[in-house]
Amino acid sequence: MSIVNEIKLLVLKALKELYDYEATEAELTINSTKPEFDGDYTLVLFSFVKQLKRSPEQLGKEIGESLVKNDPGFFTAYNVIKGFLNLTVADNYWTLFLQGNYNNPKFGSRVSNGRKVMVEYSSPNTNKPLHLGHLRNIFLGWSVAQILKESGYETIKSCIVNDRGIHICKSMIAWQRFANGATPQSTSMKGDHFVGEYYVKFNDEYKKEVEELVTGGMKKEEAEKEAPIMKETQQMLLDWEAGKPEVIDLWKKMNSWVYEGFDITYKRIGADFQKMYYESDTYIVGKQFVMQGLKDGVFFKKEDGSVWIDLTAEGLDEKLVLRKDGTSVYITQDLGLAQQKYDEFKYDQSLYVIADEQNYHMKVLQLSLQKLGKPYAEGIDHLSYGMVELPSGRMKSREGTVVDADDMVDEMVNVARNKTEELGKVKDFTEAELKELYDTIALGALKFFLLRVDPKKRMIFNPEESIDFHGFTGPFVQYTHARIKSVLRKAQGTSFKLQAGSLLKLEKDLIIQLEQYPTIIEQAVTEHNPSVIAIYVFNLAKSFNTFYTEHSVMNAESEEKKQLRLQLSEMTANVIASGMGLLGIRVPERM
RNA sequence: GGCCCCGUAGCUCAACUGAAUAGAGCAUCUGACUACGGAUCAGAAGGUUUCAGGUUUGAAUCCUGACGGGGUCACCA
Repeated sequence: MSIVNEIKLLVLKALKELYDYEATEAELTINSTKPEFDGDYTLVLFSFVKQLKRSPEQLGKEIGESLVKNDPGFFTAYNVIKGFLNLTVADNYWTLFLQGNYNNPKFGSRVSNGRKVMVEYSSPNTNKPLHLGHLRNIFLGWSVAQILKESGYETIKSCIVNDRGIHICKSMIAWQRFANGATPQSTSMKGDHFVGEYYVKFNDEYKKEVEELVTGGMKKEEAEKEAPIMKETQQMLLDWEAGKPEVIDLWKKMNSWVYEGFDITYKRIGADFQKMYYESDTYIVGKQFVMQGLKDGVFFKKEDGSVWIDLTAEGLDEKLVLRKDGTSVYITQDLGLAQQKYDEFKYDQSLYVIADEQNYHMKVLQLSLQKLGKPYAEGIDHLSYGMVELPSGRMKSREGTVVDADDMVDEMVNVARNKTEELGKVKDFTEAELKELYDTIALGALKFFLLRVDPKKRMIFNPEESIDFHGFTGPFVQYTHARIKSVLRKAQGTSFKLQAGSLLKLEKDLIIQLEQYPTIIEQAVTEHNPSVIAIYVFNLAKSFNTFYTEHSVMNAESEEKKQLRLQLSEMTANVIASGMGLLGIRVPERM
């Protein structure tokens, strides 16, 4: 149990004894005491003033008095300022806490709770490489899954690959027209980048053809439909649906190139999945699903043959779920996929990591499933995150302003290498060790940068200013870890058994922060929000650095202090490593 | 236009979900390596929380309105 909860229970007891007042935990507000006041934790008194008909000062005095008297081993002092009761917790409590947890690398993690949650993330299209927006999605999804896992959930990471549709045919057509049989191998390009180039070529050609038609006197909207390359593409989509062998072969070939490319990127950035779904499969399941819904009378058919769901009663519109020609739309496959996921995994909760531009779509999906009476609809939860934008606005692939994921990682690795060489602290590392270190630092910087912001908010990335290694960053936290490890290496062989009597302010501040780690993880779980962990870990590292410059560990004033500070150092290193681990970030022993 | 989200230091972000004098990082300025790792630390400066009302002992936070930005309302995915 966290200390805040312990304090709450003691306060409840005191309220009962003093005033015969039965309060609930929710009524109590316990905050960390502001640094300018004495105390560790603060009870806000205003909410009781009315019920108990006493002034805040009087309440504070009576409750404070009672708490210190009843539990002198727990609270050692109190003071009341305005409506705030500041409580000081015994040093002994904190040192015991430290003693009991300092060498537990699993501090903060929980045992299984028997609940199963699916996390769907990444979900790329197979016509172009991953970009910075995908990285936010991937890091978020992976991290949230990891946080849930460490908190006792069974997690299944899944990915839906958008491998069919008109956009895929576009790069296929462009390849047929312009490639002359070129392959990733023949051009020594990464497969996803190779295919992405043909997607760009398609758009260039399409634009050219539309312009030509417009110059020839055609209206723009008409030209957009009539451009020969677009007509060809639409025909290809029909051929694909009909299963025409040449088209299917080309489709398989080009997708396999893309997958090879994705695999390299996923591996490099540490993304993994237990289950892959492909839209080319799920769209069929989706159609069957819709037919069933039609039979059950939840969906209805219009005269032209298209199938709809009526969500007007729920405050939304009528929504198309199947085209008049019987082909599926976006929502069709998502309906089928939800069913498929549940059939296979019987999840309690199904989390979709998808950008907030699809909020409406996800609402429709959940409502539709509820209307169909699917019990698993309640477990569906949209982890809606804001888009990554450039200072100039949204990234536009057509305008070539997307920040490519692989380029981004490469660039960060370069910065990491330059900085490391400049500092020259790891000259004895082997090539392999150096390479690993650069990856650790580069990905640490990138992941931290994308995860430190509240997922719900959109964020701005300025490519001109490369990601910093100072201040509120991954490398700052990694550096703190490496520095602690350096001290601990010097202390190897000493036992950390002794207890220290009293605590200095900076020592106590650190322990208090360490004690909060499990509470922070809980918050991250309920909010599906890794940023609270990033912020916490940064603050912890900062507190350690402050402590470290002020007080010597190895040359402490006494043997007791040395032992205490070694424990403090070890636990800080453990919690940093653990917290960063929840973000998918490794921490080096040296850097 | 309907619905949804957002507006906090020059910039990028916090604020424990309504509490004390709104906090960090970057950038700017000043200091600290003969002390366990300077990718560090200490300090300065920087704010009418877009604006106007309201609720409350207390509002960046809740309500109403205005202004500004974004998203979405496709037989695209």
